[in-house]
Amino acid sequence: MSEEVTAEACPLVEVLDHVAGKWSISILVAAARGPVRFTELERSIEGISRRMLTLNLRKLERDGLLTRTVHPTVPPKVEYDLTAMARELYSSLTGLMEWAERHRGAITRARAAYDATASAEPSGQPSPQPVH
Amino acid sequence: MSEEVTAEACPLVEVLDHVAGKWSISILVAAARGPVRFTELERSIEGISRRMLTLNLRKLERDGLLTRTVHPTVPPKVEYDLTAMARELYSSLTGLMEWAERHRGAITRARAAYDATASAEPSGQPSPQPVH
DNA sequence: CGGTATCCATAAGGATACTG
DNA sequence: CAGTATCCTTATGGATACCG
Repeated sequence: MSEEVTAEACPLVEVLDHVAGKWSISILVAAARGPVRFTELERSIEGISRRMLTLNLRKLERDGLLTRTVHPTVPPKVEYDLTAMARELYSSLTGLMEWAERHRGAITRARAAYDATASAEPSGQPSPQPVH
Repeated sequence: MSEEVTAEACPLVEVLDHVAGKWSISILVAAARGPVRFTELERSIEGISRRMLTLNLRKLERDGLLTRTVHPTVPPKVEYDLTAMARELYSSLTGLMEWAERHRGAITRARAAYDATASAEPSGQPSPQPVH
């Protein structure tokens, strides 16, 4: 019975592996507006480095979530777009977004409460600095 | 217009941050069967180290996704369970699981195709060893 | 323009001995 | 039983120079 737990979680773990990492989702969202060029992505995803953008684009392309079209012009023009599969994924993610929005406040409060009791227990007074 | 992309992805990135990492989902799945003890979790999640289990349990508890109940007996007995919020999350994840199952084959094929062309391009013959 | 290559810092994760 | 502490290895990510 025990191993079934792992088995049950497996497809989920799989999908999250494709989509995990700091940037994949942002890239998917950014690329969802139709064909987008490399530099557009670089600009629209705040804080991403060129290296990470490239790495994640390749990963998503490899998983069949993104198409990469090279126009052999000079200067080169490369366009990325979501595949049908990725668009489906994107709409599944909507449920998650709704969950996040519904519970965002609750999570923040839960953390505050947790940090408060955690830092209050060891000493007499609760230490003012948040754990992290 | 560009910054809106980040804003749009943000709640999603947030939720995935809570749930990201190699183990969180497996823990959530394992803990979903009602109150579960530490050692049960350790056994049912194959490959997890004690350290990682503890770290992830604390993180999930802090986010308000898991309750931790200590029975002050000897030997100690600690039980973990999902909160209502986490159960909701869990059902939202169902959509993702379905997506993963529908497209699992397609993803595998996409990868194989990608790896094939990628290793075929540089040399004349496609190298037999898969990239990774 | 659209990347690669390189170097470096930090974080995540594993193994496992020890403890109340 | 349910952890914590410690040590170590690997993976992730950032900055940026360089190239076709």
